[in-house]
Amino acid sequence: MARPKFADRDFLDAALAIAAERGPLAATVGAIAERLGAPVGSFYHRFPSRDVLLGELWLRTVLDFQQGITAALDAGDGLRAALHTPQWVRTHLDEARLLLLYNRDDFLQGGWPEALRDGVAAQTRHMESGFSRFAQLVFGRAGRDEIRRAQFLLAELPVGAVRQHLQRREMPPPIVDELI
Amino acid sequence: MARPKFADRDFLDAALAIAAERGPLAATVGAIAERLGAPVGSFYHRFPSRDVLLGELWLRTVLDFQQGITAALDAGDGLRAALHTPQWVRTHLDEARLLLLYNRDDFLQGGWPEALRDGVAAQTRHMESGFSRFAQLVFGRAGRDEIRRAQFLLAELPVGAVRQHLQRREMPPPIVDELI
DNA sequence: GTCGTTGTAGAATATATATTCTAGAATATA
DNA sequence: TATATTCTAGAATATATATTCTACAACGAC
Repeated sequence: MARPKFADRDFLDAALAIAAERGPLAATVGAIAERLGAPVGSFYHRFPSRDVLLGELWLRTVLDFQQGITAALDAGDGLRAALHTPQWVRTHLDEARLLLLYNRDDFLQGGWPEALRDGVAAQTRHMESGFSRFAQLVFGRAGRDEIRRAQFLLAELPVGAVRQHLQRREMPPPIVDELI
Repeated sequence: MARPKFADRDFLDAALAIAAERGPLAATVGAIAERLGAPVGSFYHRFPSRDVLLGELWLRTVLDFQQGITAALDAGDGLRAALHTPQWVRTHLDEARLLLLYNRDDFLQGGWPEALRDGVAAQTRHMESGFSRFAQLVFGRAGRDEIRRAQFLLAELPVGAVRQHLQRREMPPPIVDELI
């Protein structure tokens, strides 16, 4: 086989950098290839479509992000789970912009590629079971309202606190942790 | 003059409906005109560009939204200000999707049209002074941290609580108010 | 009624972008 | 070394979309 100059990962990284800088819309196939100094042919040699690339990028990112949260939940530490968001954001500014500033469904031109559907669904389920465990732990039961409450405390609230800083491309200041 | 069949407002409304349904990206000039049964020529007779239309739509929407919040703040009622978000969302689902699910800067292809810059800046300032007043009222002073705290309570937290429902195109349930 | 103005109407144009296609180079394996 | 395979390379193609242009219709002022 010919000597590979570009790996899948290179394209994903280039797309991430562009998306973080100028939004996912700017992550066109041309822009990604150019940033890498690669021809577009090489892009399509690795990814069947732009949507698949963006989808994989999103999945890879969300998995990394949520790993910390579920780890804290497994340890029964709700506060650490909630504070994971600002901390992860600080060390992953680009990824955080992608994940928290844009909607999953809206930077894909088409729908989700078939191949990634399962991964997304599994991811969603995983997170939900985490909330459920937390609700059981803190509220003593895991009915619909308790789960909703857990989700609010562990996910929505921290993300809300962090969003404006991401929009300004700044690192969330310490007060954010305090707010949470 | 010729009999006008379409008003500025018709185009704005059509764009809103499409953006709420399929995202701002789908609000193309062609789609807007088609939905209205208008020729694209009529569109450009009224708006110098698509960006201006979307910008005006955003401004009109944000002004309507924030009016309720600032009114409550003027009355010194912080809780009402915070609860305004879910309430407004319930009566303005389409507008809320546009406003709370997308970033100001990212559905405009270019930057903000010159003509709207001032409006946006004024809007931002207005909101900030509201937070400042609230901080003074509740925390006794309006330093940087207090203002940040006010912003968190009055804006970020309610929006966070409401977002997932908007993504699913559902009305926020009563528990959201309770969470807030 | 004629004329100028304001709109409608939609074809024409320009551009951006995803995707496909063709050619050729490098490498592993036989 | 011959050959199939895996890539690079970038031109060609198709399509979507914003914007401009030209033609015409309705209405008010004169």
